[in-house]
This record gives sequence, C-alpha cells and structure tokens, in this order.
Amino acid sequence: MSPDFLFEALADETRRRILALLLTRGELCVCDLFGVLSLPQPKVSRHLAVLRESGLLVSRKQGTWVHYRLNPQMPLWAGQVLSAMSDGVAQLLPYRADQKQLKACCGPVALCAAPALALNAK
Amino acid sequence: MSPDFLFEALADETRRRILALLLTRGELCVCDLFGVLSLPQPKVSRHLAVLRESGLLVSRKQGTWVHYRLNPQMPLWAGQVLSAMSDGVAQLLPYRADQKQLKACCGPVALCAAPALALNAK
DNA sequence: TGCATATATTCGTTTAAACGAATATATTGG
DNA sequence: CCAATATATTCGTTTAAACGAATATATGCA
Repeated sequence: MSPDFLFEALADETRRRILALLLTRGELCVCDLFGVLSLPQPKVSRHLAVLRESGLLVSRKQGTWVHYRLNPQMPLWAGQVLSAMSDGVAQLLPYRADQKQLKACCGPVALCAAPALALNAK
Repeated sequence: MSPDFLFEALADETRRRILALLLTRGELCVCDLFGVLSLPQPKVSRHLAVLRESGLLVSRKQGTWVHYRLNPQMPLWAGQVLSAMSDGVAQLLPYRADQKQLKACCGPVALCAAPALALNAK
C-alpha cells in the first residue's frame, strides 16, 4: 500500500464513488455496484481491478458473484485518507445520489464490514 | 476545493513532497523548495501553479521572492486528507530525505530570509 | 450437454498530464 | 539604464490512463 497506488486510485471519480459505497456498505458484488452507479459493467470491472491491484480492495468469490470489500489490512493512515475523502464527498453529486441508490436498491444494513475499517469509517 | 482538484493534485509525487514540506514548515519560498527537493526550478514552479490553482496553496509576494503556504481556508476534510497523507509518507523515500534536507540545508530559517547567512555557511 | 448469467479482459482510440529546454517577466541593486 | 536574481510560462514531445465496443471466461442450472 504505497502512497503512489493510493493516490493514483483516488484520482478517478468512479473509483472514489466505489470506495465511498464500500465505506458505507462493507461488501458489495459487482452487479450491485454497476447497478447503483448506473455505469457499464466492463467499466466498473476495470476500475475494481485497479483498486484490487493497488491493495485497496479484496474480493471474495461466491458462486457466480464476486463480492468486493475494503482491504482489512489497509494501514491506518490510508483508512484515514479514505474516511476524510468520504466526509468530503458526502453532500456532493454524484456521491450523494449513489448513497440514496444504494439504500433504494440493496437494503439498509451493512453486511460484512471489516472491524478495522468500521472504526476508520467514523 | 472539490475532490476532483484535491485528488488530482495528490496524484503526483512532486506535489505530495511539496505539500508534506509545507505541512512541516508553514511557509517556504520557491528557491527553498526546489533546493530541498533537488528538482529544476521550472518543474517546481509548474507544480506550485497547479497546487495554487486547485486551491490548496496560497502565495505571498515579497520583493523578488514568492512564499507559498497551505490555504488556511481549506475545508476540514481536505486538511485531514493532507494530514493522513503526511503520516503515511513520513518514513518513506523521498519524503523522509526531504525533511532531513529541509532542516540540514535551510536550518530553522528560510534561505530567502537569510541569504547572507547561507552564503557564509559555504 | 447447452444456455443464461456474472464477471473479466482485450483492442484501438482518445485525452490529459508531465517533462526538458528554452524563454519571458519582474524585482533589486549598481 | 543595465545586470543579476527569482519566478513563471510556453512549446513540442512523450507517457499513461480512460474509454466504448467487442469478446472471453466461468459458474449454475435445465
């Protein structure tokens, strides 16, 4: 988890939207993500690959679905960057609309948030 | 101060180095910065322009010198991002060496504030 | 087996940013 | 005014990343 990887990852709005959703909801599968974001599936998949290869996300395969979540071994400082980013975008578009879509589409309760990241999230 | 501007600014290592130095030392002029960083002056100047236009830095002209510092009106969340970034890079190269150079080369006083002193030191 | 669904990858193009080198602007002091 | 210093900008090239479109892989199920 180098600063290079983290900040290159955060330089793209689609990736920030994905990370903000995963900070709210501990785990999401690809179909939920591109559904909520209203973006083409290959585009979301490519960005997820960037985030996974940068060490920010880990994935869990369950049948046909792949669930992504924040890497629970992320260093503290990186979690603080993500948490502050999430605060900064919370009332802006498209991030605010994403959160609304998340609740409308996938239910209100977080599933499997990692304990360390739950702490970072606030 | 939009997330777009902040995270695009943070995506470049030279700009992160500049910001980390300005978090340690409240204010620095351009000659101090490119001296400490051992980078060409036009390169540092261009990156400073990006940081100023993004709202992260403000400048103060004093004679021939231009002093840069963090924008005191930066929103809280952005300051928290910078602070966490600074924590994350503190023990890594080239950031760690930059801090050493800052103290070794410029001492407690900026070069441009004491040019005679710097010349005598040679 | 074969089809449908979920996800990933490749390809070719386009866009944006960083760079070195050279030059321009502005201020100070002789 | 002229020279020196500090900073900024322009120019042309190069590099990297994002994209849409199409296709590939993999799993579940009839």
